[in-house]
Amino acid sequence: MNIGTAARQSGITAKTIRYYESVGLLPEPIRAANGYRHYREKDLQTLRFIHRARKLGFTIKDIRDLLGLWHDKERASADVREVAKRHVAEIEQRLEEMESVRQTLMHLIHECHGDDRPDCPILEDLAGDKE
Amino acid sequence: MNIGTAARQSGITAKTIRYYESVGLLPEPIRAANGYRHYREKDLQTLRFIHRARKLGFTIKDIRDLLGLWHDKERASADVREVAKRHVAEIEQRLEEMESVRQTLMHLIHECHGDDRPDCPILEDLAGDKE
DNA sequence: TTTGACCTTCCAGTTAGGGGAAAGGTTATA
DNA sequence: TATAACCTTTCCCCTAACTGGAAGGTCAAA
Repeated sequence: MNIGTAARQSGITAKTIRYYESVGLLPEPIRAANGYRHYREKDLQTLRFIHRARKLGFTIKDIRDLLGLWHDKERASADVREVAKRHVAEIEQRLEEMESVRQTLMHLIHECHGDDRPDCPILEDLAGDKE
Repeated sequence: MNIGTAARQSGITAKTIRYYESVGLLPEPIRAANGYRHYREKDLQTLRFIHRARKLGFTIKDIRDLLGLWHDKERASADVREVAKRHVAEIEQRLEEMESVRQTLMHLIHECHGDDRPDCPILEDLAGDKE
């Protein structure tokens, strides 16, 4: 199977597959006589694994670890759990920060009458007029 | 006031101030005889404005617009409100996506016994064994 | 044979800066 | 006066995770 087919079957673009290979997330595939990359079913499984992990927001570095744990039959589920828990903790921190920003902005937007008069509490807040 | 002082007073590093200047967010400041950038109180106000806007997650491009509206005495508050509302909408979309990912991960982590046995539903889900 | 779809490599751009080099300016102290 | 300590300048490279595009080789069908 050529890279285009592997791309369609995995949901990752050909461009991105080459990128993953370049950063060492994927092993170098065997090549056909014409130089084309050749993929097998096993490679597709890896690509799908990566695709799912990316959709869950894991970084390339995390995925490198997860792939290692996946291929290691002696792996401990505790290790995987740690990677996932760390990731969730990061997500939760970002969620909190973003929620706080959202609150501030919602408040300012609510205060801003939003017509064609020039007064705008949003700008006033950014300018720090009150300090 | 030199760049280091301006940096301390505004909360933006000297490096970043130069960066903002390079991307046209800040005008080129006047220079002292020795070539050092020279900042005045007015510049500090702009720097503080930018600092606050960045903390609220506005992009450089957004801030460019906001600075323009801030300096335009004829500006309509509706324009500022639009920028803020668009930004909030983006934040809310990212919040939803991240919350959904968090739910999925929490579920998987909960299912994973997390001891030294190798079975791990997290990896099984990523591998897509059920499909 | 010629199109069109596919593949190859390489280079550059994206965000919002950070790190660090090499050089020069300023100030305090010995 | 010399030297240290600290400031500033420009310059280029690095980050994450790709995406876009250029220039060129390959293959199957009409």
